[in-house]
Amino acid sequence: MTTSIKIRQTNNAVQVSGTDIDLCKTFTCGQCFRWYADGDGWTGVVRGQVLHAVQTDDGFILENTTVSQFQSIWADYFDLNKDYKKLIAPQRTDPFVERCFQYGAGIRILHQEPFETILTFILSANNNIKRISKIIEALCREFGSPVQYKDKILYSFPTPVQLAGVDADDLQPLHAGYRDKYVLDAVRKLQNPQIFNKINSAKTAEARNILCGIKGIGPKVCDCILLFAFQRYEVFPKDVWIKRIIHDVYADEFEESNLGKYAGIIQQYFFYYGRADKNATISYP
DNA sequence: ATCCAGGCGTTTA
DNA sequence: TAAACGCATGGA
Repeated sequence: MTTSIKIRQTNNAVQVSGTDIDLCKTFTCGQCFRWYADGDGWTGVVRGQVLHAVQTDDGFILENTTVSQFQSIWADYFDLNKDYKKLIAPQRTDPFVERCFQYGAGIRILHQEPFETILTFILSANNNIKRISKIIEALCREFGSPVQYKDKILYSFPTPVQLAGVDADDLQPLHAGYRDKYVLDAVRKLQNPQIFNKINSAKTAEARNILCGIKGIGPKVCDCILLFAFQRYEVFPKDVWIKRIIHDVYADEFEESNLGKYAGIIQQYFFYYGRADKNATISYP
């Protein structure tokens, strides 16, 4: 995938070819919560900018952007310069890994914004994906900035400054429940942008210490943040679905240390596969 | 009605 | 250090 990507400008859009990305899987696999099926494709707001993405046979069209912007931002956002098949090749000798890899072919780990990812995954704890999306949408509508695209008005994810003054009463309309106080603690501790630089330059263990100093961030939420916003592909977040797989498929004998530097990518294939049929009993091939 | 969701903080043993 | 428990909310 790495070398064969081609991009070209068409009006207010960029046509990308030579990538195996599957937009539907990528946007619905539980890593992000603000991309919506919309007409012929998907609409999202990223970095305060509305994007509309349409799947094609050998890639996708990204509307409302330019080639230079694509090269500087979106190629990295969609993680197009990695060959996942190659990166997890040693682990694909495991039949279950291979099965999940085949099933989730086309998933890419999005490189998301730190502040948004931190708040999002604080809100995700002991919650379900549909309701997480709902809460985040309310958060953006209440505190973000309106951005127009064609005939629609959408809302950017609020910045730390936009949330600086909020209190528990302000958050009540989100119906986030007991997570309100965690969000408030995170907002307060993330006012100084230096903390993002510190996490970025820290080793993963130290980055964990910093993030877990925020209320509402424990081991699992922390690992999602590290994987989805800080490009720590070696972490392997263990939520209820992953634990279920470790139990049902591997009989609780699972060597996480064998997953390699890109364990997080494998984790995402597992998650997508495990969640696909929520009532299915998963068994080892 | 009871259980569950991309778990965590606090208390108890 | 480990296990138990409560927690807001809404859909199944």
